[in-house]
Amino acid sequence: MMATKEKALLTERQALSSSGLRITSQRALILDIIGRGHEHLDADEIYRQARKKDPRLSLSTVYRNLQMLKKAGVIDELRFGESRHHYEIKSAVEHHHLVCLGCGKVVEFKCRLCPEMRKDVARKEGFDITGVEVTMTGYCAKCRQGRR
Amino acid sequence: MMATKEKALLTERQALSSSGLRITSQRALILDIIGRGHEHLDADEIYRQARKKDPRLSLSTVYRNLQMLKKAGVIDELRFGESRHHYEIKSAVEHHHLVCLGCGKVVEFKCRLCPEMRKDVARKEGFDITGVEVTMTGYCAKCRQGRR
DNA sequence: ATGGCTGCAAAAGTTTTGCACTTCT
DNA sequence: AGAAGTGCAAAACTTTTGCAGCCAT
Repeated sequence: MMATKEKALLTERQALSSSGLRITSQRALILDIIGRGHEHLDADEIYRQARKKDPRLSLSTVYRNLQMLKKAGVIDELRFGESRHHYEIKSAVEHHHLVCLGCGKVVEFKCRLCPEMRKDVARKEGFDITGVEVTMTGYCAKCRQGRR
Repeated sequence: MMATKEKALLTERQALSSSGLRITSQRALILDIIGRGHEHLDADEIYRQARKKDPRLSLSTVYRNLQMLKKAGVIDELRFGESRHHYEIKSAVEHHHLVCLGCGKVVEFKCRLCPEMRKDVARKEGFDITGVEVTMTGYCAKCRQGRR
């Protein structure tokens, strides 16, 4: 059986090849870094990690690729109330984000009630809804203790 | 009976006086502009509108006041997936935002299911949740027609 | 009077762009 | 070959900050 990470990587690469974008070493590297784990990195973090493997990589290339990969539907751009954007591989499963205000950890969660909520709003407001984004903030179990 | 707008204005001013912040003409002006309608203006729009009444007002004063009013709990800062922040008077009633991708219109809606959703996530993830933000995007009735 | 607030100018942080050169297909 | 992508440097855009003087309390 194939390991999850390999499978995920394969999917990313497939998405990349079928996106019409050329596969350059820089682009593959950037995508691999975004795909590793669920770290929700920002552009500069991706840049710094990528430079370890390719020291000649430029920050503009990172930004340009983030834009293109986003437009191609390979990655999603997230905002957690900071000034910077964060990125993740586009997931087949809709999920949302919970940010710990203590340690900055970001947890993904699935939202059982969202489909109904979406229908509710569409009907009430007469909108054709294309996206639902839920961001919760709070304190994780660990950080909660310190605040007592 | 008092008109809604006047009532709202009164509430804003009350919030301002009880916030410990001084009431300067600039601050009052900025707050009035944010409070007018439900326009969800960004800093620069607030600045431009305010300058019509007070041409000497500086952009830094706008930014500084937005920070202070936010910290004082008088206004809320919103992000609609753009680079700029938008602002609204803090409302007693929790509500969320629906942004039209066609015309940019922002509609506020109340979320019947959010309290339950919040409890769900808190229990499942072990978080103490302090904030829930839902942003939906789509096309309003008017803009939907043009896309057919 | 005095500490908070303002305007101005300069800086900081993030993201975008122009251009010449390189690489993928 | 030709289009797409890259690196570098410069610019753009939003937001923050230092400082000297001003004003609300």
